[in-house]
Amino acid sequence: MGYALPAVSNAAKPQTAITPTRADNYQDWYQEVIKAADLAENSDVRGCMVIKPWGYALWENVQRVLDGMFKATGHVNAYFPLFIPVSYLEKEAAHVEGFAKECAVVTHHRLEARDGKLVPVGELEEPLVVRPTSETIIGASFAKWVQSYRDLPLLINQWANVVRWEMRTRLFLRTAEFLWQEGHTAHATSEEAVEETMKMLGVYAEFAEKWMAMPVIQGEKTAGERFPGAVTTYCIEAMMQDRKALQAGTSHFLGQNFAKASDIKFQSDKGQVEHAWTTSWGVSTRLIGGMIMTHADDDGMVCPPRLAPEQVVIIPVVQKPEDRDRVMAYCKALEAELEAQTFAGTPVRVHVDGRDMRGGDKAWQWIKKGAPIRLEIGPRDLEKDAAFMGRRDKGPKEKAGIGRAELVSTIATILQDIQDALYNRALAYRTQFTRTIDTKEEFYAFFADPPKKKESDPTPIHAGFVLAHFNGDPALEAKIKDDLKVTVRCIPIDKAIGGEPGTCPFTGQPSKQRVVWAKSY
RNA sequence: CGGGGCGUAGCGCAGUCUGGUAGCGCACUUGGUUCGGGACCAAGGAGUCGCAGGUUCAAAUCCUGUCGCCCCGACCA
Repeated sequence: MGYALPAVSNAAKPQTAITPTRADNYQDWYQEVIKAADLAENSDVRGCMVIKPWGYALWENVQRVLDGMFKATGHVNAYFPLFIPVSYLEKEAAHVEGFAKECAVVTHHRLEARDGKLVPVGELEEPLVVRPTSETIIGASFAKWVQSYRDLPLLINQWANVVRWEMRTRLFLRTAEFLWQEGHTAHATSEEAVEETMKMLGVYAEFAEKWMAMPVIQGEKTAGERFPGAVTTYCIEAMMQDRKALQAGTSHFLGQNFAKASDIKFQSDKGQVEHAWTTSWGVSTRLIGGMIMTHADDDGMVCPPRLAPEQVVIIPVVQKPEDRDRVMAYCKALEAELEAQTFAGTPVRVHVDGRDMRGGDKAWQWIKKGAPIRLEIGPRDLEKDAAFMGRRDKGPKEKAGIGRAELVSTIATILQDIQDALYNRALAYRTQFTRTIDTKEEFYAFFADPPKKKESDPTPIHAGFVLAHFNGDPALEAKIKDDLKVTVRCIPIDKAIGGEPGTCPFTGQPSKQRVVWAKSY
């Protein structure tokens, strides 16, 4: 990796592994972190990304932990088709409206060579849509599976890829194809379905905070932001380092809308035939984008220890060839000792980087990849039975010696300490840029962008979150979106955030509680 | 799809206005010197200048078209 300085260099500025920095150009910084950390790259297919091993390993850890949480709450996995008959999608009016514009459609089933080119032939009688989400195709199965109240609740999850033909894409945050999980459940009563919706929202919030070290606000979406076809949509919202909000997960109470569309009916214990009540909920590879924008810094990625593909990287420092074998042997032995330790329910993930390269280069590669702990071990450490440790939550030069015995016995504590430090830093950041505002003037002033000199200048860092009262009028929300590109991210569930009833600063009308306003991804 | 920016060696870029036959930094290879660490010296390999046409004795450079990427907007997990 090169460290060529930009054309306009600033001598006072410390050298960083990533250029531009977050402050210089946030969007470019984001792309550069992904590249420098080897997380993903753009593919030749427009809008689609290649997730590289380091990025995919993060996703695998997300999957493993979430899957465990889903199982623990009584869900089971299944798999449904990638292709959805167009007629299925047509069944729910709002759903059609929401997704029709971004569907990839399969119309043919064969290719023929003509003039050296392959052309599609064999037109399908009914076109198939590549799933943008699976409510309708899963609903068709549910309709067959459910006859009696004894068949309920039905608690299903699937891990899958989906396609949404987006106009504009960004690695991890919005790609034409992405990986996700979608939970789909059916219940006998509205209450039970609502309870499920909230339970899974809670699972997402817990995962985000405990595992990703990403503080989130749980809340309900306004009508304008609701999932197409849902009765209510709940979400977790996180603040990124450009202070924009990222919707990191959603949980929908679908009422009987999809049950009616897909004919999911059951006979109740009183002998009545009723439509079931359904929910759906999902998180996607967007979470990786959230992790990057929450924790990464001007030296690259910072992986939260609990999800890091490698939690400890051991870098043997060998100056003389004759030292090589014993240093490597020591590193291997330490690796085995550390791997015998447990952190967050799994053996500590340790990697010995024995590549024949300069130690400094190796160290910087792992800094850019965001490995939580680096251990640099040379002949002198062997004599002291110790290692030189660098923590990714601290500066690259802040390294300190630590005895082997202490290191091994406290490794889990250290990893958790880094995990906590990342969470606390992110929470402090969110707190610092969250304001409670009670007048329209202050609200508009807060969100006003400084003027750009040129069209091509980078977008300035945004203002942050505002907690303000709101009368709930969709037209008012639309007006504010128009004026400032600011929307209601959610109506927070937590009373400590939502506060007491008050007055809407835009209309003077009564407001039940404060809502979270921000610019968003 | 509209506005702006940009495609030149693996990466980052200069050269384009004012056509003259391609360069810099990092990375890579080799040799040497260093050695608790994003080293130094020397030599070297690597580019049909996004693609396709056109103008010209001559095109990275001018003209036309086209593809792709990034930013801003509309739309969205």
